[in-house]
Amino acid sequence: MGAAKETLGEEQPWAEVSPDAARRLLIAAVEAFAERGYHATTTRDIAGRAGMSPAALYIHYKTKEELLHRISRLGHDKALDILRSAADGEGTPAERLSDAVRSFVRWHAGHHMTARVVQYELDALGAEHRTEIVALRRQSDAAVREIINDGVRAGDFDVPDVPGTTLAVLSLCIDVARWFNVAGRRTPDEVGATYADLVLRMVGAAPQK
Amino acid sequence: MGAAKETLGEEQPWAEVSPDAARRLLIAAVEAFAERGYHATTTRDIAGRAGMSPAALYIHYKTKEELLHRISRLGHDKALDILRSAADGEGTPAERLSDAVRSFVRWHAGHHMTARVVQYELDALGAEHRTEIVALRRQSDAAVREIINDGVRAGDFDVPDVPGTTLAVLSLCIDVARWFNVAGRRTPDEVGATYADLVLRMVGAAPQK
DNA sequence: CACTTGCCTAAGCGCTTGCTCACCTTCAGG
DNA sequence: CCTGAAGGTGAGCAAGCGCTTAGGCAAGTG
Repeated sequence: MGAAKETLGEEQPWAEVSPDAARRLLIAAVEAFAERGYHATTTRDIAGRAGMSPAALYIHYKTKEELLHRISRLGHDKALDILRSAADGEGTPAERLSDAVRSFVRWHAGHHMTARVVQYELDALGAEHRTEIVALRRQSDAAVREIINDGVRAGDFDVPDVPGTTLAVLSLCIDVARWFNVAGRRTPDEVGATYADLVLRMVGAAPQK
Repeated sequence: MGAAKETLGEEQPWAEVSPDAARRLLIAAVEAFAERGYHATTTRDIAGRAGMSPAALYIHYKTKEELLHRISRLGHDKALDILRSAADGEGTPAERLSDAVRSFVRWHAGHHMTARVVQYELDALGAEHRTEIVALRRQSDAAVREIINDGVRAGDFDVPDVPGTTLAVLSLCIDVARWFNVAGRRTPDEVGATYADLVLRMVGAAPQK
C-alpha cells in the first residue's frame, strides 16, 4: 500500500511546496485522499504516511481542509496552465484542440491520484475556497471553448452546440482520473492519443494525418 | 434543502422498496449521499430527513453501508437494464448505440442524485458488496462493446480501438451524473440527444437523419 | 555561555460518530 | 380483553475524530 510513488517522468513533483516536511505531508495527503476520499481520511492517517505524529500536521497546515485546498489549488493551476498554453499555441484549431486534449489527458492519467482529488473532492472544500476553485474551472472551460469556437469560425469544425460540446470534451478528459489504473494496459501517452482522436471526431474535424 | 424530490415523469421511484418507512429512509439516504458523499453523511442526518429518530434506521437496515449497497445495487440493475435492452433491440448498430446512449444519459441526468451515488461512491462499499457491483459494471461494459463490435463488423463504424472507445463512451455518459444540474439550461432529453450524436461521431458512423 | 527559533512528540480534550438497548405505542387475531 | 408482532423512541455507550497544549531537542546567534 502506497508502495509506488507518483513520480512520473524526471522532474520532482510538488517541488513548489516547502519545507520538505510540508511537502511530505502534502504527498501523503494526496495518496490518502485519492484512495479513500477526503472525509474517510483521518489526520492520523496522513501524518502516519508521512512518518510523523498527528500533531506535526498542524505545524505546517492550519486545518485538514487547508491541505485539501493547497492540493486543489496547485492541481487546478497546473491543469489550467496545460489548457491555456494549448489554446494560445500555434497551429490550426484542430492541432491546438488535439494538443490540449492529449496533454490534459496525459496529466490526468499520469497524475491520476492528484487529479482524482482535484476533480472529485471539490465539495469537501469550504465555501470560500470552493468559489475560488470554481473560478479556475470556468477559465479551463473558456480555454477549450475558445479553441472550438476558432475551429467553427474557420470552418474546420462542425459543432451544432458549442457549450455542450465543450462540456462533453472536458467531462470526457476529467473522468480519466476516475478510471485510470497504473496496473492497466494503457500508458498515459496512449490514452492521450486515443482521446485526442476521439475529440477531433466529436467536433467533426477532418481526420488528421 | 431537500425541497424538490427526484420524481421525474409519472411513475413512483423506488416502488420496489417496502415497507414505506424503509423507502423513505432510502430516498433520504440517496439525497444525503448525493449532496455530501457517503462518508460525510451521518445516520442522524438520514433519519432526520426521513422524519425519524436515529434508531429507526436500524430497524430497516443493519448498517449504514447496507443502505448504500441497496441503493447501489438497485441503481446498477436499472442502468444495466437500460443498456441491455438497447443492445438486444432491433435496428442497425448505429440506431442501437444511439438508443443506448440516449436512454443511459437521460437516466443519469434525470436521476442524477441516484446516479451520483451509484457511480461515485463505489469505494465506500465493503469488499464483498464492491465485487458484486463491479461484476454488474463489467456487464454494462460488455453490452456497449457488443453494439460497437456489431457496428465494426457490419462496416458501419470506424473504430481503431474497440475496448478503448467503449470505455470512453461509458465514461462520457457516466460523468453526466457529476455535472448535471436541475437548475441548468439543459433537460435530460436534450443532453441525451446531444450525447447520442457525439457518440455516433466518435465511432465514425454516418450522420443520422 | 544563555537565548531564541524551528520542528517535532506525547498526551489528551471536547465532541461526534455508528450503533444498541430498554421501553413505548398501535393494531390484528383469538 | 389479552397477546404478540411490527415499528417506533430517548438515552447513551465505546470508539474515533479534528485539533490543542506543554514541553523536548538541535541548530544558529549574541
